Amino acid sequence: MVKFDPKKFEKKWQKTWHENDAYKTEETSDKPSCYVLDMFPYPSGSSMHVGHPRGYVATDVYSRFKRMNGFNVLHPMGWDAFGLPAEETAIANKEYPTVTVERNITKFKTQLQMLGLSYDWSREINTTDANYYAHTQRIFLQFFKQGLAINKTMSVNWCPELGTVLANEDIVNGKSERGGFPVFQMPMRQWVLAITKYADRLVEDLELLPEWPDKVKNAQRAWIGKSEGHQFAFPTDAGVEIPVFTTKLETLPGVTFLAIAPESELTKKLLEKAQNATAISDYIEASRQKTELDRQQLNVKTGVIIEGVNAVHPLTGSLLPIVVADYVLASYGTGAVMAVPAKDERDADMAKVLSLPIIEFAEADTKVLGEKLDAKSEKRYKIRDWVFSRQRFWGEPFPIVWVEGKENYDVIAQGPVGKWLPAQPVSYKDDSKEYFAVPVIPEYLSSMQLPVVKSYEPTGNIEGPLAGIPEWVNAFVNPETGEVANKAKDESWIAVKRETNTMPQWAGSSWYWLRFMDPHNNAEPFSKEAAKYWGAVDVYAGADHAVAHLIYARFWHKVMQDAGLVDYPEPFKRLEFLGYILASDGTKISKRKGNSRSPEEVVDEVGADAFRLYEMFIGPFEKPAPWNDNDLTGAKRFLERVWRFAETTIKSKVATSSEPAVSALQKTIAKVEADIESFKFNTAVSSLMIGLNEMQDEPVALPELKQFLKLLAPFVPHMAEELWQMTGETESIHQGPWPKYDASLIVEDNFMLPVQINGKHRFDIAVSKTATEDEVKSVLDADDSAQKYLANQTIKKIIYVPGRIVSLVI
RNA sequence: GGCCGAGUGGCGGAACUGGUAGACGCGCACGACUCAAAAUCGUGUACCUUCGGGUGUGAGGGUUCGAUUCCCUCCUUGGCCACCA
Repeated sequence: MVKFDPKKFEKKWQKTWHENDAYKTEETSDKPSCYVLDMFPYPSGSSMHVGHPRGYVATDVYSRFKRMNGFNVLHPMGWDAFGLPAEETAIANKEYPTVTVERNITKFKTQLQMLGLSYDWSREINTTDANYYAHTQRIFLQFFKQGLAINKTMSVNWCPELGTVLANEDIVNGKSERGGFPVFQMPMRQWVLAITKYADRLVEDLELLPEWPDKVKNAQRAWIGKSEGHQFAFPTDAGVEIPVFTTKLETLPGVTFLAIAPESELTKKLLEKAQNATAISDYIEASRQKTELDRQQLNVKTGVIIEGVNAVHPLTGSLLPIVVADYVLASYGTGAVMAVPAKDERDADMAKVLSLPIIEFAEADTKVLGEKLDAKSEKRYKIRDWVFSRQRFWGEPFPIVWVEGKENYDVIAQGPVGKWLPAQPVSYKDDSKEYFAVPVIPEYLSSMQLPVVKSYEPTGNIEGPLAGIPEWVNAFVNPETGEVANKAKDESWIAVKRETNTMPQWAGSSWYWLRFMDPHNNAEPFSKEAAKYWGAVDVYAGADHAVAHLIYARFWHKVMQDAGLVDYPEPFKRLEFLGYILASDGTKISKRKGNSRSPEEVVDEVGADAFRLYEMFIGPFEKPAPWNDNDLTGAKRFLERVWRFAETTIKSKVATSSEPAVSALQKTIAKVEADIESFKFNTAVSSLMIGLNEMQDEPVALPELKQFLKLLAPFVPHMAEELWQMTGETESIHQGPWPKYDASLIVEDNFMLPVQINGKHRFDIAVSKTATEDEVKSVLDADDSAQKYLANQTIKKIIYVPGRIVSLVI
């Protein structure tokens, strides 16, 4: 007997698989395709803890299972390494971001490989690699060309601590998602992606995703927040009109005042006419100083009435006060609301604070009002256009340079750059000059690579750190060719300034699944053929990113679809969210608390296979589960039993397995394959244990043992391979095929039909699963325990479900 | 406040479209092996019991021959979103 010693064979098989390219995805294949994708990690911290591998092991089990079932499986891994997490770590370590990123990737990769995960490492990608982000820049050019990437001044979330603006999706509970810093509303000029133009499609196409959890679809609908209503304007006695948007036009008779956002342009206009301009200015300034958190969480409404200006009620002609109040959002609707305090709680709060009237009223007819007021039906969305620029160093540079003057822009437009220009030029005015955004076309993107700089820390101004580097900022464009260079090669070249903001972390992850399909393509982000062959990701597993990443990725996919790069509307067919592994005390694993062990330690103690098996057995995949060292030992103990069973079986040279053994095996096949398919790994493992329990004391021949090993292979690939070779096989067990389930081999011995009397289970009787009701009755008549209950009783009713139950009412 | 989800032994959890609640594992107890311990193997393990049986899936009610599963009310708890007019 050879002792079960995973250290002896786990490293060996990892090496062999690596040398044989065992998990390299076939480029062309007759097999059906299956794309199994993990949400790729950002290597910000220094290493993984014991909770991280859960998702990676699950997708590995699934991928191995699919490969054995004859699929050409794409199962890649890469690194989402641009953006705040990596940059903040680098700043904290006082080192260059590339150094941090490289070290963390190495560490992470070693830890993943230690687990025997079957990634095709030849497809590894890194979003900070110039070979990758050149394609992110190319895809941005598609947005630009289609008029979806625009540069505009709007009220945005400014985070002074991080020195950058943030998208709404980056704000959690009024603070920055990264670091939990305060965030302020400020009007600033920013790059914005027009996701609102896709809002309807993003809602409608959720119908195409039956394999997405409803809660994600609901969360996305809520985030997009489509509402339909009417827009019309209130006249004022100051000659300025105040446009409002309402979803309840019928409440117009109840309007007692108008409320406008402090940041709104309208407020500035009205300020000039106000008698209490100072008070209003003070209020605007006070609002500006408030953080998002304060605005949201202080439930006390504040506002100032504009004195000397009144709105006119369109139905009654009565004069309505106008209030500047920061409960009104500048960035939604018109930045002004008609307040109906009798119907709306927020308006009521405001009315009480300022002692404004609250009137009861009869609702009016929407249709009549709509015609009378010339109120147009409008759709509005909670989702904002995506603020896409960051005033940070560690991100993709925009493939954009700025040229001064329309004349110059027109000259450039004559050349090859012309076909990348949007119908509406992107421009801004600064003093008396006007600047135009000019794309750097794909052929010359190498001139837009992130430079190596002395200092990359955030500067806190809206130009970002790149603005301090003249060699980055100052450039020339050749209008004939579109080439961009730091020196003009002749007089025809036009001076330009490179864009100094960078893209957010979300950029690289908004299309990476497509790059995995064709990772070495230099000419384009990915080929149409590759995208067509693989199609949408079959299973996408990872943490719950219900709104941000999954909305951005769907948006980019649709834009790429419209650009003709992909020909299907949704990127991810099926989503599987992962529950976190908690520390043994039920709290979150945290490095600071030191309440968890390292994967290295666990692998060293019980081996990678036992670790994998334990993480699959720990509980339902989507639910959080606390780590338990005893249960880990249980997983190891099971593998030791499998090992002994296999050795005994090989030695025994039994010619034919017993009927119960064959039957047990068949049941296990059916259960394991159904459970893996539906990501119920915990019950799959449990059925493997049951299978072993039922087989280990029976005579088992080699073919049945080998089938059982195949069922184990996705979970414990090293041990399954080792035992497989011990049976005399020379090819890898992971090539399959998966055992074929044969229902006819299952024997149901001693089926006992449960008998219920008046709803209570009393005893069982031996009848066949297919017995007729009369047969059941005659068995009952002869059965002693039955007679105990039934003697001298009349059976009023009998319900018989063959193979299930018989229920008697007496 | 809104939208989801969850509450089952000492613990993690299982239970198909309503059909034997507690699979599987851990822990615990006893036994075998051992000088002894560990490891391993075997047996038992929801609770109460006068040994007939009774009670049990957060609480209370309902539908049903039958409810962890469906419906109503409530309690506890987790997640996500929260001034969007």
